[in-house]
Amino acid sequence: MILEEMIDKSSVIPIYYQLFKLIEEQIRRGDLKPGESLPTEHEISLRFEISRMTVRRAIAELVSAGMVYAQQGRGTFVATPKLDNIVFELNDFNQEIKQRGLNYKTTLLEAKIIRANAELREKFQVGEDHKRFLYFRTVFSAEDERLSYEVKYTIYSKSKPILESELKDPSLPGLISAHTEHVPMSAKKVLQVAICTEAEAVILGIAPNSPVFLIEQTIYDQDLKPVGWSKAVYRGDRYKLTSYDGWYKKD
Amino acid sequence: MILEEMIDKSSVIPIYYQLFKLIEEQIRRGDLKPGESLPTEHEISLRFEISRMTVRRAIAELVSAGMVYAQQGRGTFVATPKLDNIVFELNDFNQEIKQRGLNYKTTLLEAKIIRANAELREKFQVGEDHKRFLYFRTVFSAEDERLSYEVKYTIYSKSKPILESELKDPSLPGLISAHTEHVPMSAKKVLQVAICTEAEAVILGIAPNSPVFLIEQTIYDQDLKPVGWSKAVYRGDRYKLTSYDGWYKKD
DNA sequence: AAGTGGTCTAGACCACGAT
DNA sequence: TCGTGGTCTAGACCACTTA
Repeated sequence: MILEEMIDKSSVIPIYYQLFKLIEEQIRRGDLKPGESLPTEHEISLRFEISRMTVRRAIAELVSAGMVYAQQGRGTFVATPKLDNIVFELNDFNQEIKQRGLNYKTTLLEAKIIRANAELREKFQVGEDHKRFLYFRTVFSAEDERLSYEVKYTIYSKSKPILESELKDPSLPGLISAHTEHVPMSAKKVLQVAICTEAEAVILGIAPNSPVFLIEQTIYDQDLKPVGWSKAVYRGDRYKLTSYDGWYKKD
Repeated sequence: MILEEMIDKSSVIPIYYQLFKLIEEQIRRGDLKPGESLPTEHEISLRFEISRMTVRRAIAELVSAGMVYAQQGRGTFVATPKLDNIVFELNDFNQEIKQRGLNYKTTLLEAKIIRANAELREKFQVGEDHKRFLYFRTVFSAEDERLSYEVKYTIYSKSKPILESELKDPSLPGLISAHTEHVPMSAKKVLQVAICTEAEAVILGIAPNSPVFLIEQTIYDQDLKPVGWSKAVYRGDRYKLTSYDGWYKKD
């Protein structure tokens, strides 16, 4: 019999959450197999003597977890785990290092105002009248080992010319917030593999022609106007991306 | 005045969705700025003459979109876009190619039963008594250009020895489902950069020492027991990963 | 026509934060 | 103490699928 366990209505744990966990366990254990249907919402509400809205809340959690799918007029069914997605989730390439408690720092190699050129005008979608950009070069290192090198550009705002400020937030969105009036709203990143240039090899202290990650980033404001652009090189022997798919436990 | 627009209660579009879109627009336009508070749920329900539960449904959508956050006893506030996440989402490395309508195919180079060795026993966490594994080598190509090369292993089940079957689903989870009794439930993938080997360069038809993506994948069953393992090489000059962060429009 | 999930209501009580 | 969001109820009507 499906759903034999009980629910404690007087518990501080919400009923919908208890029910969610209960069904989740049945699916994980294989008592409910992919393609099989759950009891109807009405049946579940009678079975546990709870409101149908509470049942729906629990099922909504299962749906958003990708474990079941609902079809109007037909029923609710256990989904098949999708394992062919490649969703590389790394809450910041460097966050892992920070979490390990290692010593790390971002070093500012250079910061200056530069003249616009055709490439920058094209990337920032500005006309001939736009003359200047801010230019930064930074290196990120941990335990005195250089790990990545990044070149960043932002559009230049006269009103906030505080170029010599501390690099409290050396990220591209941080630089934009600190040095321009623009508000970063969205970002696009493209990751590729490459062979590092000679200059990059020297800066990072790696062998010439080493493989590296190359991440180009564009930051947009609320009107989808580009307000920042950067190109970063990450040591291929120190970085990797990990992806977990399917119904792994995350308790 | 915030939330001047109207809601059409007789529309086929759900009220909660209309309200969600309405608030979302106000945030995107900057009428509601990060850190500012939304009207209380009670106020919104009075303002539009709708139930508080319907208001909560709309706000729940905003929360899951990461645009607002709620604090019990305090209120609901507009969030600050988080742009320093790196979430490379590519629903299958090859899906893009398929969607473009190009000709593509997966070619089976080799499929055989092999003896266990120490490395395989270690990867699959099995003892000395486990003697055999299935072994596959495949190449993925589009428009007659070879794009990736993959070596796959699964544990061997006597009951399903259909080795000569068609490769309808050449993915690792697909091979496991077709040739073993195990049910793929979760997957772990690790992406790294590397320089291709000579053999890989020949197979993919690229220059020696080219940079490539290297993806190692492990598939687990419901007991988190490894049931499949693969190592794939993707041409660095043909693949890239893209990530979109923040409050970009997706209408 | 019957049964399913999708939406919505008008209340209720609670835990929590601010005052 | 008061106002906030969090949970829950017992209904209602609807759109959709299936028989």
